[in-house]
Amino acid sequence: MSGDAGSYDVTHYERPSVTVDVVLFALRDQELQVLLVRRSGWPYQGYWAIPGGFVHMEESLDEAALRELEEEAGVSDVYLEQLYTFGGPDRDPRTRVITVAYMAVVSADQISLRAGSDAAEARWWSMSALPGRLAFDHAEILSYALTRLRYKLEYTAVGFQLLPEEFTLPELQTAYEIILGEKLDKANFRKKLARGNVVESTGRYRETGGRPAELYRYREDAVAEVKARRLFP
Amino acid sequence: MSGDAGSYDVTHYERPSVTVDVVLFALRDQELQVLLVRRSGWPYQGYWAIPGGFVHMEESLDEAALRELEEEAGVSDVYLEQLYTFGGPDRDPRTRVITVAYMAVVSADQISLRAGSDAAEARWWSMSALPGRLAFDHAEILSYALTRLRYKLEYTAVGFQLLPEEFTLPELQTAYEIILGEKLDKANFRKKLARGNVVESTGRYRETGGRPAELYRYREDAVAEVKARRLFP
DNA sequence: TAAATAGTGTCTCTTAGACAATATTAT
DNA sequence: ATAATATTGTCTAAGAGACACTATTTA
Repeated sequence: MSGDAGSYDVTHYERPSVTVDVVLFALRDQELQVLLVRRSGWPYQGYWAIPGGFVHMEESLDEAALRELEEEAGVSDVYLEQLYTFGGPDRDPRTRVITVAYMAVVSADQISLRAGSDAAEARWWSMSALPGRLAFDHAEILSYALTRLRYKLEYTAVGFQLLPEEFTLPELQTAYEIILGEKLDKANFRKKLARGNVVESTGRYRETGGRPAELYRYREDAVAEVKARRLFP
Repeated sequence: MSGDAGSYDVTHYERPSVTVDVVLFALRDQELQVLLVRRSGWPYQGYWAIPGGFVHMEESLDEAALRELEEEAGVSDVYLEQLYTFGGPDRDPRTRVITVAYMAVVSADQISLRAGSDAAEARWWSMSALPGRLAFDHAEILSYALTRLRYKLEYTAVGFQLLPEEFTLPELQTAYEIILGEKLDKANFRKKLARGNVVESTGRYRETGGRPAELYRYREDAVAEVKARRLFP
């Protein structure tokens, strides 16, 4: 017992397995997409699942999640956040498996398409056209992740992670609209950004067919605040 | 691998231990207090710790947390919420221990003072006068729990859990002030409550020395929304 | 000039916060 | 009446949302 009287020999108890599962989001083809892998063996053979794997004995949970991202999706340097731990006794028919769910967010240009050294089949799915049934309780995890992403979008800078380093404000707004699933008002969107003081102009412009759009980057110290509460006050 | 190709025999891997640790908050003596237990053995012998224990193989994480609460504090029927999972490889010198941290909130009248059938010494500590050093990474967990409690207070009905079933609005306001550590404006506090539509009058009054205060209870369907976002819109 | 896209101004309504006023009890 | 406490009203400033306007480019 971690916080208990402590007269136990911790090696005596039967132990569950612990995994991390990582919901990886990206904006692709003007959609919010998620990376899933196809299971080749029992249970849920042929079903699509959130990528994940065992936590090794010498690594932290965050390290395990980053390692899985690297192995299965070939991505590094991502925004990563622990979501929730799912541990129902029957969620995996093989044995007791407790999984720590993570959410990761990348921009499309960070994705290296070698889909992972594991031979497992992996592909991106649009959040609006997912497979009918996912393996294990992964539909629940995915739903939880989407809720969290939308929520975070409102008061942190996580949205910037979905775009390349430089972006125009219309691009950023479109990204927000895709994730939130609703249209936003240009003027109000910009007012909010200005108040939060999270982006700065690069001085360059992108040609668009009409009036060129100014290119922005997010401010360095705003990045540090990504995890802080109420970035937009 | 929970979501992986699945050709692994999950019994082959060395497994960490999994515990739940439960931060139990209550309002006592006009203070926010937390229940801690004193460790009797190595490691951190004599140090105070957040109550917790192993997750059994046949119970869910929530069930494990509720069982610990019952065993170590004699409380049941509490507000319980999973916080975060701490899993650094060296957080326990005995072996790899991953702990799922929970927060629980009770009203003082729910506490049965038989402090737990475990012989371990347990007592309440004021959050403003904690022991200098806690066992393991429990100071971090406690700090995380306090942050979450304050945050939740602003947009859910978790505050009601700290009071008996019937309460006056000045009592409720005082509870909020104690937890947030700041004075609130009477009128604005009541406006917020009214907008949220979370309390209803019982028609009875409590004598106070001045004008009697009306007794309220929280509305049943508001209880169901405790976990929903933005109870106060 | 027209079309397309980017960017700004402004009005209204809601809300948060500060503060003042009124109400009801006991002594 | 006075003290103590509860409860309500109001003013102001800030913010959210809706909508219209202006600006700069290409064809």
